[in-house]
Parts: sequence; structure tokens; C-alpha cells
Amino acid sequence: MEHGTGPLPTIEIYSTLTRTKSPLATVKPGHVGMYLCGPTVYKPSHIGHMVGPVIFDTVKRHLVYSGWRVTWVVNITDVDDKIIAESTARGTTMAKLAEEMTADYLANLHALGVQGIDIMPKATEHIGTIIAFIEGLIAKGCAYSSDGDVYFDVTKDADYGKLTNRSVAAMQGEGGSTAERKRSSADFALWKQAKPGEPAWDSPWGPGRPGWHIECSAMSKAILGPHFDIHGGGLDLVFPHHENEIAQSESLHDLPMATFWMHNGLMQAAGAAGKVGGRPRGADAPADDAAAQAATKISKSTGAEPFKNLLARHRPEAIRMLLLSTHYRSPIHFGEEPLGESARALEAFERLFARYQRIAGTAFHALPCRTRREGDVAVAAAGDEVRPLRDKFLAAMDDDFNTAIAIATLFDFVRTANKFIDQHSLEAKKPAAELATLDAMMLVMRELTGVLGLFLEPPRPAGAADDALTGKLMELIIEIRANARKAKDFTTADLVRTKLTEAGIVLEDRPDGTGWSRK
RNA sequence: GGCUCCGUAGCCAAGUGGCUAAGGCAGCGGAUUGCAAAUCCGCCAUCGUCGGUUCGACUCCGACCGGAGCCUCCA
Repeated sequence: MEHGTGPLPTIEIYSTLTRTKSPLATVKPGHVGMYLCGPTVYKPSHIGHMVGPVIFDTVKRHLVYSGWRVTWVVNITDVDDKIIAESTARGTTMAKLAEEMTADYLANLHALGVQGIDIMPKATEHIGTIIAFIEGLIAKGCAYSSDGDVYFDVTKDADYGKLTNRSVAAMQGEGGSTAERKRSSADFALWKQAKPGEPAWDSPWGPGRPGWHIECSAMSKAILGPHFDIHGGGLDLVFPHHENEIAQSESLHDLPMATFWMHNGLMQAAGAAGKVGGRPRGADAPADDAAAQAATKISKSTGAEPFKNLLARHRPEAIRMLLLSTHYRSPIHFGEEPLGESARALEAFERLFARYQRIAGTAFHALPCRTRREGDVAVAAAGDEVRPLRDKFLAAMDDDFNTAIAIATLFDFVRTANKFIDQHSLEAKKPAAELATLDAMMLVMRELTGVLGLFLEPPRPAGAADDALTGKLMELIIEIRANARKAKDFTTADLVRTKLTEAGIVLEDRPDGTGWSRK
């Protein structure tokens, strides 16, 4: 209401808590507070760490585009047992390791076009906030200190387990050496006493460090308030992490922590079996193909490769495309095959953009990107075929951010634009009215791809030479071949094309001339 | 064992109690092309199995089979 011109559109969001979709209604009118659980920075990030950020970046883009103000927080867990262990193993400090791995994480996000994060709080910068939060819980009788540790008392939380439908009785708990310090095995640590030599902060319970779950409760409260709109993370965080966050925050505030709990599906290594150390296919295994399709979650423990390495082989845009081509709650089959397919899909779009540039002289990426969804006049200029596609795209995004359908409509859009160019022979003649329509179409395309965060950067244009010499040579070759074709010497013309193809260069004879690109 | 979820064409992947079950890749036929490439047009699924509810289910319920995630660190 206070933002934009018209009423805000209705956006349905699925919440893990209610297991249903309901319309987005915010705590503060017109303003969305969004918190995503970020990484524990002790190793280079892998593809799994990128899923949430890309999805929530897209969520934010769509919300902002639709008229909301959005504050998006992603935390960095920079104090943790694993960081301590890893830094010790490497002979460095926890702080240095965390800094290094945070830089790696940020560089990866940047490559994928994740631009919308507003605040990235670090646990170590909020120790005071965390301690105050714990003190509050102790004062309310929900937590107790025990020999330098502090634990949350799950028996004091009547609805503990509501996110994952678990009962305290059915819980196993951590066990191990801390078991005897806890009153009940399902209790979890808010504060951990430091062992000698470990990084530590002073607290009312002695030197120590925060437990894992408490930082999110404390920092989300400090930045977004005790009750905010969207809390996200991977499905693997639902229990125990988010369950415990809810327990902490709601016990302290007597308010819902977040209205919507959004969880993204996990990365699966596609067709892992049959290739790398999969299940042996012995006599007991059915000989048919279906049995070979085992997919397993990609995680740190399975030794997923650093994302940086992946970027050396694949365009980030192809990765983003792949992540968005499946509904965010579904698992994503990840691997070289799907990535290659995604890259080819991307090229279909880019061929249209190049075609448009040849016709109109305007680079797609130079087009202004409309950032607000009201724009009926401009959209109408794109013609009667485009409007319903745009409506379908927006309806899909409004329905729990269905990027899979959104992308499908983008493919329809590509076909519509290509057909328009074909039908009016825009490459041969350039009638002003049709050119204006094409411009309007591409503006809509620019607008919608912007919502998904795709095609933010210009691709290397087809026919771009690595160096000036290659460019000159290609020009020469194409000219000589053109003369041969003119003289009906197709043997020579085809020989040139065949040899170039073998060398990895594709020629295209178009109505307006011959173009080349690398395969 | 407990708690979630999934099983749609050769592959990937949306979706709905009843109009023609999106889209992509691959394939096939056609237009276009000197031939290609690119582009366009057309073709290609009855929705894991078996029951039940319903006037009607792929969509709801149950059982079964198969797969995944969580219950321990994990985005």
C-alpha cells in the first residue's frame, strides 16, 4: 500500500509449518522480512550451498518487482566445532579460516547473480546479542546452565516438535559426553563451555561459544524482529535446526517466529549408481535399467566438489537455469548431463537475442529492464500473443514461485518472437511498425528474465573472435566462400564449411549473410 | 522403527477432480536452404501396481511395490 501505486498482488506461499499454501500477508504492511540460513564456513562451498541463495534471490526479485520492500538476511556461521577442527588441522585460526571460506562463498554467489542479500550477519559479531537471548530464556525458565554449558529445556516448550511433527518422547538426542549434563536427552545446547585452547567469549556461564541454533534466533530477532515473514533453508535443516530455532524464539517472545517456513529441495547426484562407486550390479540386482537410477543427496560428507571447480567447467547462467528449472521444493538432479542440457537451453535464448541484435541493432542486454510489474501500455505494444504469456509467467511466480512454469513460458516466448521475425521477414526488410513490436516483445522478455535473474550479463556474442587475427581470417574465409557460392562452386563452399566444423566452428548462411560461432 | 516426500512420454520436468496432461532434451515427418545450420509447422504419455470414494480421478482415500530426505554434521 505504502509502496508502489496499486494494491499488491496476491502471492501464495507454501509453508512447511502448515503444509499448505496461503497468501503472503506481512507483519509490516508492504515490507517483507526474509531470513535464510547460510553456510558454516569451514570448507569451500559446493553446489548444495548455492540452491537456497539462488532460489531466495529469485523470491526477492519477484517480491520487489511486485511492489514489496524486502529485507533479506543470510547469516554466516563463523563459530562452530567443525571450523575449529578444520582450522586446527590446517594450522590456522578459526577466524582466518572463516574469513577465507566466507570470501569463497561470496564469490560463488556473485557468479550466480545472487545480488539481493541485504545483510550478512556473522555469529561472532553478535555474541552479545546471543548471550542476552540465552539469559532471556533462562529467566523464563526455558533453559538452564549446567557445568558451564547452557541447554534449552524441551520439556518447557509445550509445542516442541510442531514443525516436524515429532514428540519429545520419540527423540533420541545427542547423547555422548554431554549427555549427563542435560536433563533430558532431547535438550540442545545454547552455550558450550570452551575446552582449553578453543576460541572463547566471556559469558555469565564462563568462557565458551554459542551453540548452533541460537545464532539464528538471536540475529533474526535483532535484524528483522521477533516475528518476521519468511524463514528459509534447505530441507535438511528442518530438523533439528529450524525446530530448535522455533523453540527458542517462540518460547522467549510468545510470538510466531516466522509466518512462512520455506524449504528448498536438496541436490541429488544424478545417476550416481552405475558410474562412480555405485551399488554393485551383481546377480541379485535386476538386470533392467531402472535399478541403476539411484540418486543420492550431495553433501559435504560425500565429498562434493568445490563450487569453484564447477564454475571452471560450466557457465554460471547454466547453473542458475538448472536450479530454477525445477520447482524449488523438489530435489534437483545434478550432474554433467543436466548441466549440459541447461546450457543448450540457454543458447536457444541467446540465439534469439543475437538475432534481435542483427535486426534491430540493439543488444538485448542493453535494453532497460522494467523493474515494476505494472506496465500495461508497454506490454500491450508487444502484441496479443505476448500478453497472455506474461500473465502466465506472473501467475506461475505468484503461485509459490513456480519457476519451472515461468521458464516454460519463456520458451513459448522465444518461439513466439522467432515466429514473428519469420512471418514478417524482419531480417530481409525492416518495416518500422513490426520493428517497434519486436522491440516491445524483447522489453517484456528482458523484464521477465530479470525477475528470474537470468541473462544479467551479456554472453560472448556469436562470431566474437578471441583475437583480431581470428576475426580477420574468418572474414576472409567467409568472403571467399561467398564468392564460391555465387559461382555455384558448392564443392568448395561445402569443403570450407566441413573443415571449419571439424575445427569447432559453425557457419550459418542466413538471409542477411553468413555468421560463425564456436561450437 | 518414527516423521516427511516422491513415482507423469526414451531422458529431465510442471500440472489439474471433468475443456486438447505445460515446457525442455532426444527422435520422426514437413516448410525453408544449392546442401546444411538456425528458425517455423506437425507427430510422439492416460499419469508405479491393485482396490475404494465419486456421475466422473492421473488428481481424494487405503494397501502394496519402488525411490529419496530427516530422526547425528549438513543448504
